Formats: sequence, C-alpha cells, structure tokens
Amino acid sequence: MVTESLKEYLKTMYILKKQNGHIRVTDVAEKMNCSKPSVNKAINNLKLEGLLSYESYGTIELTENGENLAKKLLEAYDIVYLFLKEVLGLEEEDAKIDAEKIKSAISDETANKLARYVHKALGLTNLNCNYDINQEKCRSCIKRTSNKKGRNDDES
Amino acid sequence: MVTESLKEYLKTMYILKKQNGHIRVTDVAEKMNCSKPSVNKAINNLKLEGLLSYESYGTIELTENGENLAKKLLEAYDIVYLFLKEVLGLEEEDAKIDAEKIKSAISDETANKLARYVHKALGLTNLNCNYDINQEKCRSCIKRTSNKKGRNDDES
DNA sequence: TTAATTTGTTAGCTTAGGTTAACATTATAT
DNA sequence: ATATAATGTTAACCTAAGCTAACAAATTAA
Repeated sequence: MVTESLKEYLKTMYILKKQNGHIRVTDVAEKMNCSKPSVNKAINNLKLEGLLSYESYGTIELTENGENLAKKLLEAYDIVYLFLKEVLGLEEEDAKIDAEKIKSAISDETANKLARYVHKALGLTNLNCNYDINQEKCRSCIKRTSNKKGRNDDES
Repeated sequence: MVTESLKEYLKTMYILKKQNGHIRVTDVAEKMNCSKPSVNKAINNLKLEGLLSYESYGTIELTENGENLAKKLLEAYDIVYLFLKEVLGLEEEDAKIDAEKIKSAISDETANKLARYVHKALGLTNLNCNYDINQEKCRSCIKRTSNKKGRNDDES
C-alpha cells in the first residue's frame, strides 16, 4: 500500500533526481528531516510497490509508474499552493505548509477542478498547462498574464 | 498529543451529542467504521488531553475545551465543503469526502481566508456567520442570499 | 595505498492506531 | 426476577512509521 508517508518520500526523490541528477539516501533524509534508516525502509516499501528500482549500495531510480505518481502529486501541490497564495492571499510560507498537507488529501477530481478554477480566477487561458514543477509553467504563465490582465476566454 | 485520528473521534462525538443528546461507544464505532475497542482507546486518550470526561460504563461528556475544538474542526469542514461543492462544483459525495480530509489539513488562517473568500465568491455578506454545523447558518445564508444576489459589501 | 570520512544498512526498540476474542456490565423483555 | 440481548472493557496481538546504536561499504585525502 502506498501510504501518505511513502508518497512524501517519492515526491522528494523525484525532485532530488531533477535537481541533482541522482537520488541519495542522505539527501532524502535531510530533505525529509528524518533518519537514514527511515529512508531505507521507505526505499524497500516503494520498491515493493514497483515505484522504484534499487539494489543495496546501488543507485535509486524511479520506475515509470513511480515517476508518474510523483508528477501527479507534485502537480496537485503546485495548484493548491497557487490557490492559497494567489487566490486566498496567504503568506508564501503558510501557503507552502498547507499546500503540502492539502495536496495529499484531495482527489484527482478536486485537483482538476481547482486547477481550472484557479486559472480562471487569475485570468489565465492555457488550461492545458501541466503545472510542471520543474519548468514552473504555471507560475511563469501567471507572471506572463499578470502584465496583460483582463484576457479571459471561457472554454469550460 | 491530539492526533488527527483523535480529532475525528472528537468531532464525531460532538455531532452525536447534538443529534442524540448523548454519546455512546457503539454509535461512535458505527459512525467511524471502527471497532468498539478503538473507540475506547480514543476515549482514554481524549480524556488524558482534557477534552472529555468519562468513567467506565458512565456517560461521555465533552469538556469545554473539547467542545470548542470540535466546533473549530467542524467549522473548517463546513467551509471547505461549501467551497468544493458551491464554488468548484464538485458532486456532493465527492465534496464531502475531500472536505473531510482537507479540513484536518488546513491551518486556522487558511480556514479563515477560505471562509472569507467563499462568502465573497457566493455573494454573501454576513462574514461574522459562524458556520454552525447544527443550525447550518452558512448553508441557509447561502440559500437566503441566492435569491437577492448582487449584494456584496466589501470590508476585508 | 591505506586511513579517515562519508554514505548506506541492519538490528532492535518505541509509539500511534488499529484489530479480534473473550469477558463484564447494563438494559430489556418475558 | 431473571434470561437474553445490547453495550462497554480488557487483553493480546498486528502494522506503519519513526528512532538510535552499531556496523559495512564506498569514497576521498594523505
């Protein structure tokens, strides 16, 4: 079973892979504020779930399934963060904290509806944007649009 | 420590008290889809936290602290539910499921900002409404206001 | 190239939250 | 009033998630 905790590890690993090109136990432990043995346990469990491949002292690689799940979770984080910060007007730090918690709680359906809503609320047009955490499509598209606000073609 | 799980029990007990006038182990177990021994454990822990008073085979009563916390949690549930259903347009069942999860995840600050936002989004005026789950102030005020929409005095 | 440091693993423990089976108590119906 | 049913409790167990201490492997510096 992929628990909430395991999802956190998975997401962290995905980000580390993008940032550093590799995933190390130590780095995961540091980012997650937990011990290395805890990371080890998570690795074993994620491996059992087919979300990553790993052999002792080897390199950690997310499988296709693992990467897809990580992306999905990160997309949810991103859209919730945007909503809290840009729509509700929370402070950045508060928005991050709550987005982190909310993103694990919501269904795909809710995430999708929220994405759609946030885009409209902020006057954005490109709903096919994927909120890619790395390219930060979503945040940049907000910055882009905030300069020429008012545009808002309705297609829902 | 008042864990998420304990909060669920507390909230359920508060509702049962309002609905039935009393709180019984069996009813809590049924509402929570868990065993009676689990309820027993929760009772002991909530008692340790000073959130309810109880003696074996006696009656369960929330303390003032317990009642206040329960109310706060329920208010959060209500406002999140409203947002999901009325603003995002989720199906009732989906909204309930996600509201249940989200309400435990968000900070007071987020709940307040969301309440404010939902009221504005729906054209409501009485922001001092307390979203009392029992009197359903909030839902009824929506029904009330939806007949004379357009009114919207800004005071944030 | 070997000693020191960093990184990863294992073993054993703790806590929170849940379970079932068995028992105790209280309430109800005859 | 007492047998039956409903309700509440206890004991013993399980799992997930974390921890520390100790050890093993790999990397880096001397």
